[in-house]
Order: sequence, then C-alpha cells, then structure tokens
Amino acid sequence: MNSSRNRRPTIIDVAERAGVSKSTAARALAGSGNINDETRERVLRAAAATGYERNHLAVGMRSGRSGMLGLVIPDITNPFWGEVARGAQDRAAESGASLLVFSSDWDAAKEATHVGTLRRARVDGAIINPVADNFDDHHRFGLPFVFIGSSAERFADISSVGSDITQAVRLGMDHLVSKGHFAPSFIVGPKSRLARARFLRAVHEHCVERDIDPGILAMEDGEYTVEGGRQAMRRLLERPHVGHVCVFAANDMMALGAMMAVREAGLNCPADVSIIGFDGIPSGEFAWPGLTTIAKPGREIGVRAVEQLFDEIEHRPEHGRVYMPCRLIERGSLADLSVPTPKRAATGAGRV
Amino acid sequence: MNSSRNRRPTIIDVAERAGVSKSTAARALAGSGNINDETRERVLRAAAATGYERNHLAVGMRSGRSGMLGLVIPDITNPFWGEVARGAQDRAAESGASLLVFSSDWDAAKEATHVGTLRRARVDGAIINPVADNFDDHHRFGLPFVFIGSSAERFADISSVGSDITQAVRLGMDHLVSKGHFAPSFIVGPKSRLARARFLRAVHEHCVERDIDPGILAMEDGEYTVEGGRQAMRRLLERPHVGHVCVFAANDMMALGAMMAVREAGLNCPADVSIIGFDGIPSGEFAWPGLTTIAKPGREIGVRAVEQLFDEIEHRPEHGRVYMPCRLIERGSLADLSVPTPKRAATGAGRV
DNA sequence: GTGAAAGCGCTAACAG
DNA sequence: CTGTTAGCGCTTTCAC
Repeated sequence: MNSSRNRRPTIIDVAERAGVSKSTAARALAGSGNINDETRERVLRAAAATGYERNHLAVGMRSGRSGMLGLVIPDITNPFWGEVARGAQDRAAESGASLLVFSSDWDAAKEATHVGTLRRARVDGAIINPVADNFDDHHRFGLPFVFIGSSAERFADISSVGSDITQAVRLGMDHLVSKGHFAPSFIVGPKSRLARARFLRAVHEHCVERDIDPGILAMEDGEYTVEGGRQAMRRLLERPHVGHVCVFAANDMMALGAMMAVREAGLNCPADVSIIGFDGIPSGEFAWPGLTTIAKPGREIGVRAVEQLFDEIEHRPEHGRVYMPCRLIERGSLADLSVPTPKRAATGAGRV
Repeated sequence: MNSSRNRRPTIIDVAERAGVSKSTAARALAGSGNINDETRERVLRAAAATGYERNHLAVGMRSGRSGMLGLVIPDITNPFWGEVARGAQDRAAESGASLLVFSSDWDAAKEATHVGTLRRARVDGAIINPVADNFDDHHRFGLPFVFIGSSAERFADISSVGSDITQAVRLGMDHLVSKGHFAPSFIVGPKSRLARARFLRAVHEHCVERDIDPGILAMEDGEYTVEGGRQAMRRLLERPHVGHVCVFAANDMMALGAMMAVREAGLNCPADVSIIGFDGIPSGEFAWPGLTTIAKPGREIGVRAVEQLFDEIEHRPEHGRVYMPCRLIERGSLADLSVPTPKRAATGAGRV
C-alpha cells in the first residue's frame, strides 16, 4: 500500500493520508498558525496512524534552532559535575531540548575542541566551565553561551552561574565559631587555580568583618585531591601548635585526605582535630567520622544555567553572575568546643 | 566585500572563494573522492580563511548520518553510570561523534520518552540500560541500539555489554575463602530487580562448583541503597550466629550501609564483621575501614558499548553479549582469618 | 484557512 | 578530476 514500510514517515506521508498539503500538515503538527480545528484533528490522527515523528534535523536546518544544548564540564565522573549535568539535563528536557555533554579534563585544548564540535553540531547554545584563564576570546565562541563554576566569576560581563563562595565561607566560619573554633587553619588549592583566590578572598573578607587578623591563620596548599589534602594536613600537623587543631579545607577531597593524615598521625578526628570541607560530595557521608561540609547546589546550578542560556539565546540579555547559596551539612568531623567548661575554652584553637 | 559578516560561512562561500564548484569544495572538505592535490589545498585554505565549519545538521540530513549517539542510563549522578558515560563520551568523541545523555531514574516511562527524543533527534544509534523488564518491544525502538548493564543480559539475542557477574562473584568468593571466610552471608537487592537474580545465580553456580550447600548461606535483601544495606545488616546481626560474621553485599552502597549498622551495633569492622562490596564506587575508598570490593569496569563498558553500537549501525551484526571482567580492590574491611592462630578464629564476633 | 513554491547547507549520482 | 542537478524533511512567505 504505502511505501512507508522501510522509510520513516515524513510530513508528506502524513499530509497525503490526511488529504491536505504539506504546509497544512506542518501547521497542524507545530500547533502554530490559524487552522481549522477539524483539519488539525485529521492531521494529528494521520500522524499518529503513520507513526510520524518530527525530524529535528530538518526542523533545525530550516528554522535555525536545533533544539540542542551543549555542556562542557571538567569531568562528568566528578560527583559535583555529575550533579550539575543532571540538573541541566532535566531542565533542558523540560523544555524539549537535548544536551550534548563533554568533559574537558581542565584542558584548554580539549575545551576548544569540544566547543568546536558543539558549533558544528549547531547547538543553540552552550554551558561551559571555562578552564582557560588567559584569553578573553571567550567572546568569540561563536555561539550563545553561559559560564558556570567559580572559575567563571572573573568574567564579570559574561552571564554565568556558580555557588556563592562568600556566603559559603561565612557559613563555615560562623559554624566553626559557634562550635568554639575561633582561628581555623586552612587547606587550599594550588596557586594556579582561580578558585583558590576566590576562596581566600572570601576568608579575608570575613576576617575583616569579624575583626580577626588574617595573618594569624595557618595555611597550607596542595592539589584539589585526596593526596593533596593528606600532604597539606601532614605539614599542618608538623607546625608547632597547642591544643585542638581545626581545619577548613577548600574542597571535600582534600578534607577527606586530611582526615586520613590525622588518622595516620595517630590522632583522632574530631577529638584532636576538627575538619570541615567544602563541596558536599557523597563520599563525605561515608567517611568516618562523617565529614561536616558546606554543600554546593550542583543540581540547581545546572538548572539555572540552562535558564540563563535560554535567556541568552533569546537575546534577553540578563548578563551578569548569579550566585547560588550553599548550605551546611553537619556530620561528625567537628568537635564542639563551645561547651561552657572553662578548661575546655582555654584549650581552644591555640590562639592563647 | 563578502556578506559573511553575519551569516556563518557555508560551503558555497568556500567554493566561491576557492573558485571551484560546491561539490568540489565538498569533496575536498570531506577528504573523499578523487581530487587534485592542488585544488584541495586551495579549498582548504579558503575554508580556513572564511572560518568555515561544516554544518552537521545539513550533513546529517543529506547523508542520513547525524553523527550523534544517544545514551540512556538510570542516573548520570550515580558514580558507576558516570564512569560509563565518560567512557562512551570519550570513545564517541574519538570517532567524531557526540553523545546525547539522558537519565531515566529506572522509570520505564521516562526511558520511553527519552528514546523518542533520541529518535526525533535522528541519532545514529543509542546505548540503553533497559529498565523495563516486561516488554520485548525493545526490538522496535526504531533505531540501532545496544544494551548495557546487567539488566540487559536476559535479552540474549540483543547486542549488549555489561560486567561479568559470574567472574566477579567467583573473584569475591575465592578472595573470601583465601581470607578464611568459608560461608559468607549475603545482602542482595530487592526481588523486583533483575540484577538480583543474576547475582544469586552466580553465587549458586560457584557453590555448586565448590561443593558447598547454598542452603546454609544466610541472606537478607533490601533496596540497593545505604539504608537498604543498613537494615539488612541489622537483620543479619539479629540472627543467631557464632564467631566472626562475613558479609558479601551485592552493591557498594549496601555494603557501606552494612558498615554503618555494624558500627551502630557497637561492633567493629573488620574485627567482628568482615564486609565485601560490589561496584567499586569512590566512596568505598574513604569509608573507614576502606571497603574491600569488586570493581566493575564502568568506563570500559562505556567504550565497548560505543564500539558495539558502531557495529550495529554499520550492520555488522555482532549480536550477543560482551562480558567485561571485574577486578578485586583490597582495602581494609575484611579480616584475615586464614592466619593459623587457632585463637583468632575463635575470637570472632565477640558477642559471646 | 489552505496550497504552491522556495530554500536551509549539504551530499550523491550522473555527466562531462 | 570537476561541474550540474537533484533532493534530504521541514518551515515559511506569498498567493488564493
């Protein structure tokens, strides 16, 4: 009868079956334009009967909108970025868009390659965690885009979304104080990483607000990894100190590494050393003791980024950065030194 | 001069600039067909000069190959599936293909929706972790596809790739025996899940091989979550038992939950209770003690799935299942009872 | 309200 | 080896 046994049905098949023209069928299918109710019904029925499915390639080609969005993150395997991807995915799907996901491994060359691929795929726009610090050609990605992550913050004029580090640090510091830790030590990322400066700036701001001299705060740095945190903690413990040690790690992996170092030094967390992290990765929940940390809203960031991207695509210039609030997750890695035992208080953070 | 200030350059712009015809330009750009070296050079230069980039939408439309692949997994946020996605992503990129990623949340309806979206996007094929157990319409996805994960194993005639559960269980059991644990208890998934049966079958096979009566093995089940594992462990500990308890959990999350239950019961892992998991998620590394487990090769599964999918697309019917070997990761959650100290063996679970 | 026709950017015969 | 000619499936004027 019909030759649609092998071919996938096209709009022409639907039109023929409904006894209308291509364009009428298109109008009915797209739900656009003025069209007779009865005609529309007929077309829709014909479409269902033939098993017609819109060819998005063709739509994209003709309309200039592919219905696809790109996402370039450092590593989909990383729990934080996985959350971001999930949020973006869900929000995109909600609007009928699909997401092309790529991992850059913090490598500028890979990032460029992937953006190129996205451009050729004619995605309508892209969400990118920029790895390259040193070039402002970002403006010439050649497609609508939105940045995500803390590394994006420095591009003030570019639409971006990330966690509110200032608020996060304040949350952490206030919590530490509430537990009787007044002068924590810090484990931060390597100097090369943008996020480090951002984190330290927030710490500094907070100290100024609270009339604390940032100079007295001990600090060690290392890679944003378990091993980096472990070594930094080791160095911290080698420093002369008295009483309870409290550490604020700029990243959960480092915090977990620090925890290991504490154990390896024959000390106990939280009895001897208190640790607070930053990220909210699942592993923190299973560590022993559970890692108290400040969780970034990964999923919400993904959702929000897609929304910003839509604005960008539709030329609703909402330029500027959106800061998403973080939240504290209390688990067991923090000792409570605030209990009103005079002796206890003196033990304190060692700042006599 | 040229009007290509706004429009993105097309193959026509390149052809004009190189002084050749559209098709010659196309041939040069695609690297296909016979073409004069010098002409090709000229075209390539013209392309570079105009900043031409192939429009994959148009290519896909004309050639019938979109250069896109779909991936439908339960949850990109889950560490195992994240690994799979990453492997697939990398392998696809290697061949110049892009990956559309979707999460189904183990929901058959979502799965169907996503497959529909992929079909409309005209992906060349899809990699799917099938959630629906009860329909064989899989054959009518309407596009080339490959299954992944253990739930796919029952579709013997469909190309699929997953971990080798039989080998994994053997690896685990042998390791337990080598540490002096001869009759472990089991924590397995809910009856509704396909993977459970697959796991138990492997255990059974192993027992038969080793002349062990599977009937003597204690078993509890629960959801594949931390909470599921915790409750199952609780029930296991309530059972009458003497000496050291050894537990083989069918999933790392459950194993981690079991570890919590042990701690909550005032017991110690591994002194009183030994635990071995199955998955290889990162959290197991940070738990205390570190979780000994059998790791599935998530990334390799992703890579392999893409390769199988290419075969499928190219009509190289390699139908059948590919089993990827798992590997043992030794950490600290297993007591070594094999040391020939009679006392040790008797010390056991300490709950007299 | 509906149809005819043009064309998005590219590839694939088919001639030369 | 290169140019000409058709479309791929759809949207979108522009008539009627």
